[in-house]
Amino acid sequence: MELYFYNTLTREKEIFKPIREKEVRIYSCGPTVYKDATIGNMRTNIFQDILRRVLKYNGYSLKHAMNITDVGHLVSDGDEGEDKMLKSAREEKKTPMEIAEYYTKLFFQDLEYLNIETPEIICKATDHITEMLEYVQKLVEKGFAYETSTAIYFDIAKLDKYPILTNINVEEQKAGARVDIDPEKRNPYDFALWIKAPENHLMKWDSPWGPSYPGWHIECSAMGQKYLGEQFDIHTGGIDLIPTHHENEIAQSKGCCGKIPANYWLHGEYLLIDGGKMSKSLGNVYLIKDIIEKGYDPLVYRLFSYSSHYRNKLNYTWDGIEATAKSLERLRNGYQMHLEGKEEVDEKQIQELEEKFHQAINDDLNMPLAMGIVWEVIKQEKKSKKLAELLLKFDTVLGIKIDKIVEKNKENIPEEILALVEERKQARENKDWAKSDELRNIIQQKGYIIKDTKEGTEISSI
RNA sequence: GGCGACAUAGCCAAGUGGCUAAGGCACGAGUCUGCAAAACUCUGAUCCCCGGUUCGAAUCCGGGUGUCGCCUCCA
Repeated sequence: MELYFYNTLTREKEIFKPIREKEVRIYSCGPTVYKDATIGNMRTNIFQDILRRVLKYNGYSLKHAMNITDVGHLVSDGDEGEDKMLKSAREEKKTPMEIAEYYTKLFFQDLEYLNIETPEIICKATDHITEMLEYVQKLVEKGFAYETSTAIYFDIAKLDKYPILTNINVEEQKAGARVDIDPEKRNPYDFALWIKAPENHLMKWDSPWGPSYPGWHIECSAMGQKYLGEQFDIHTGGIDLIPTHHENEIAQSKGCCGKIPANYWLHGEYLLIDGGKMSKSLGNVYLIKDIIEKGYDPLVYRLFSYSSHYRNKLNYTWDGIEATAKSLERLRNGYQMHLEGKEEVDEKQIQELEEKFHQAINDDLNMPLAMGIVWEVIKQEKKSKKLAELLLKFDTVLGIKIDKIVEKNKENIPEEILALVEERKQARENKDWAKSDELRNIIQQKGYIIKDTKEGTEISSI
């Protein structure tokens, strides 16, 4: 079946054709490990994971590299301000290394919570200083870079076209309000490849230009080339990376080897919070941890992200999470019902459902549409093990652990409550409904909810 | 100022020229249950406005209105 992706490079939905027949090479811009990853960051990671899983569903093997930025990302995405790592280190009174380790660990913790597969290759910027330095030297030799008193800059005027991902005219923008900090730059859009370190800079390495450190964009170019070659299949990231980071990566790659590094560029849209942007000043920056602390399975967030297409904005609300939590419960419940089902289902029908699902995910990862098919399977009147198997197959893409059995009554219920529950049980056996209801009220006031099911009484905290 | 996205039922959202406009959540009705909860079944929209193209438009074109994002911290 044909697989389609929307390519930012061409602004069109295209049929996907990998360079190698069976193996797809992907580079994803990973986290800058200087602070907690937000649910917004995680939306992008989920999108990238869906991409992986859909490619696998289509029979491809993967070589997926993701970087960990632990140096060079300045407070501004441009060339101004302090290094993010150093700023965090100063604020938290730790070394940059400690900061990086701490937040890297948290990042992978979040990936695990969200059932996101770890890419085949994880590469840290600070482990690849040599490769980056070589890359910069090559750009200097080829005349695409020049030195100033503070840095080595990429000279965009040497390119046939810049930018290529955005429709802006650099010449016109020049006249705009942008105040340039470095008057030695030939063009305001020239960006730093390598930065000369000030006297007391914590992270610096020897180079032909003295103690210095890499710019933000060079790491992805250097590591991508090292692990995936000069040209690979797919490059992914958040939509905000388009105008600066990815544009500059392309510039570097064109300068270094005359090629755009990837054939397909896929970008995930933003997550909005209550209809607006997420920002610290509004106090609406949420982490996966926050969702868990409110008592939700983190996979609720994963499922929530399927409510909108990855190229559309998704509006995060706690109501939305609550609604999705119910959906997840029903999906898992529906799966169990099929698993226990004994009815026969037409093989042809199963094939049709599978095909519809496959078509949806192959249409530029249309997860909202795919979920519609999942529900169609769940709601089949005939309950069959074969449909359960089909759902499990779908879950290799969904990753919501549809076969997970949520155990009730697992939490520790205080003795006091258990005694009340026992007392109510007696009352119910005596058909003393008034007393039974009264006890239920008391238990609820003490913070526990009672549900009578076929298997007995369930107790859970509110 | 420049660039871009979006506008479909109470809420989220798919659909990009043609059968009855997917699906989820909520609401309502019902089945079940001592009741309640859960579960299950059923129920809802002439697609922001105006004009145009067409036998036919939510879907294409033009204009308007509105919301939002980026260019300045951010996936």
